[in-house]
Amino acid sequence: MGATDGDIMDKNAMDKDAADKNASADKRETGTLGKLMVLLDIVTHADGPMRFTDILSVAGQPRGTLHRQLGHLTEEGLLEVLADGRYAPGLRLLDLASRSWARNEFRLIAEPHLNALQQLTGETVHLGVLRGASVIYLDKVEGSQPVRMYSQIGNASPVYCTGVGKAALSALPDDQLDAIISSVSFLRFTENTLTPETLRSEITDIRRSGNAFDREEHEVGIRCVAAPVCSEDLSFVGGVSVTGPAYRLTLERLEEWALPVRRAAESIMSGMRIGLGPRR
Amino acid sequence: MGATDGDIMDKNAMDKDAADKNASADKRETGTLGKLMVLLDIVTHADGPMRFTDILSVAGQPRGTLHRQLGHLTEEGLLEVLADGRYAPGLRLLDLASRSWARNEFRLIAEPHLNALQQLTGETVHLGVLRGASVIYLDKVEGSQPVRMYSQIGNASPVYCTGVGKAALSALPDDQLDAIISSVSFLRFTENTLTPETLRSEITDIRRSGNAFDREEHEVGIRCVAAPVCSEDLSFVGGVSVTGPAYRLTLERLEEWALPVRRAAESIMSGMRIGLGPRR
DNA sequence: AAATTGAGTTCTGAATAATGGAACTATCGG
DNA sequence: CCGATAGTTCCATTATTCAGAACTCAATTT
Repeated sequence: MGATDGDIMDKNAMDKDAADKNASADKRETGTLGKLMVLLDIVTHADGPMRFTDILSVAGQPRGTLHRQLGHLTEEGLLEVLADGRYAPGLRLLDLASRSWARNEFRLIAEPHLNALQQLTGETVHLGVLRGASVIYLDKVEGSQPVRMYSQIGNASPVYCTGVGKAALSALPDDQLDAIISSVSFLRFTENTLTPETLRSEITDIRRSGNAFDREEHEVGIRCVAAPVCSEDLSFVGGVSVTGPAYRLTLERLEEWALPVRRAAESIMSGMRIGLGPRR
Repeated sequence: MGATDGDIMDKNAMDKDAADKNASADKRETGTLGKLMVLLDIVTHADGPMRFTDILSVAGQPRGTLHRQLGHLTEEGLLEVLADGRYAPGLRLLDLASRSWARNEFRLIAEPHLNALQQLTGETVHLGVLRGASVIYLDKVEGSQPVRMYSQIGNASPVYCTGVGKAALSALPDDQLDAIISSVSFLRFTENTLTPETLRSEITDIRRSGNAFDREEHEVGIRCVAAPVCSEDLSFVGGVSVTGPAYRLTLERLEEWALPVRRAAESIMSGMRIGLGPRR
C-alpha cells in the first residue's frame, strides 16, 4: 500500500462567506510543483529505471502531459534518460543534496559530538531527525571499514522501530505524538517490533530514563541505544544513537552506553542553544 | 539532447570582472519548474540560510510571486524555514538523493572495482562523471579514518583541474571537447592550474597514454592519477582516480599507479557492457 | 511484404495556475 | 508615537499547463 499522496481535490473555492483559518489539514497546495514532485517520487522510489509507459500507468496523467512533465524534469537534471529511453533519478539531486547536507546547521553542530561518541564506543553512531512520521538520518560515523557512504544518510525509516525514532517521539508533546502514532501503520519487521500500545509504554519509559533502545525491533541482530536531541522550540526533533551487532552490543553493553549517549545528546543540545538561540 | 547547458557556474567569483554572463543561451524551456529550480539553486549555493529579503534581492521576482514560490518549495520539503524565518535547503533533498545514489547503475557496476583499487593503493578512490562542463563525484572510497561522508559525493568540480575531469574530456570527440573548453572560464586555483591551451595538449597526452594526472592543479598538496571510463555510446563519460597528499603521491608513485588505475577503468567499462549493453 | 500493435512524440483550443502590483500587517528602533 | 524594514495577502490579468487526439517510428504478426 503506497502511502502516496492523499488528496488533490480542491476545486472551486467558493469563497462567498468568510474564511476559516486553514488550521492544519494536509492539503497539498503546491500546484504544478506538487505534480512534478509526485513524478520524481515515483521514479526515485522505483526499483529501477522506468519506461515512459511504466510511469504513465501509475502517474494518472494523460500521455501528452506526462511527456512534457518528464521533459522538464529531465531538462533540469532531476531525472535522466538512459540510453534505452528509460527514466532514472538525475545527478542534479546529488549536487543539491550534498550542498544541503554540508551546510546543515544541526549536523554541523552535532558533528564533533558524534565523532567523540564513535571514538568512545567504537560502534556506528547516527544522528537522525524526525520528519513527519519517519526518521531521516542526517549523519553517520562509522569505525574503520572502507565505508559505504550514503549508505544510510538521507534514508527515511519508520519511527516506531528505530532507537532514534523512539527517542525523537519521546520529545514531542502528547498531541503530536498521538497524531503520529495514529497516522502510522505498524509493520512487523521482526519478532520484537513494537505495536502502538507497546510503543506508548516505551515512550513513557524513555521520558523517564532519557534513553531509547532498539532490541532487534527493526532488524534481527541489530541493537541500538539512543537519546533524544531537540531544540527548545521543537524546530528540530531527533536523536543520536549508537548501533551495532547484537553479539557486541549485549544488553549490559547497551546499559553501559546509555549514559554516554545521553551526554552526547545533551552536548549537542547545548550547542544548538548557542548556535541557534540568539538572534542572527 | 543538444546543448545541455544546465551547469551552474563555478565557485569563487574571483576579481576578474568576467562580465560576460555565461552563455546567454539561457533557453531554459522548463517553465514554472525552471524558475523554482533557480530559487532552489540560490538557496543551496548560499553560504548559509537566507532571509526572504536576501533571496528577493537576487531572485529578480516580485515579492508576492517569490513568496508563493518559496511557500511551494517549502511545502514540498525542498526548502525549510528555520525558526527565525530564514530559508535553508530541505531534508527532502537528502531522501531523494540517497535513493538516486543507491540505485545508480553506473555506480553499482563500478563499486567493486573502486574498492579493489582502494585496497591496492591505500589512497582515496573517486568515481566521477561528466555533466555539462563539470565533474560530479558519484562515489568515493576512503581508507581508514572515521569518514566524512558526502564529503565529496555529489559535488561538482571544474573539469579542467581534476584528474577525473581531464580523463573524461579525453574520451569525448573533438567537437564536444571544443564546446566544453570554450564554454568554461578558467579560474586559476594554484600555480599549476591549466589554461585552455595546456589543457588541450594534455588531452592529447591522455589519449595516447590512457592516464590523466592532477599535479596540484586544483589544490596545493593534492595529486591524483586518473583514467577515463565511458560507455560505448557515451551516455556515460567519466573517470576513476586515486587521490592523495603530495608527500605520499610522489611523481614516481603516480606513475606506478597509472596502470592499476587504467586496469580498474577497463574493468568498469567491461562491466558496463555486460550490465547495460543487452536489451533490458 | 503489408498490416498491426506498441511506444513515444507533437499539436491545439480550452482550462488552470502563475504573475505582479499594491495594499495590508508585524516587528523593530528610536 | 513615528517611520522603517520585513513579510503576507489579495485579485484582475496573462502566460502555462492541460487533455485528447493525431502522428511517427519501429518491432511483430499475418
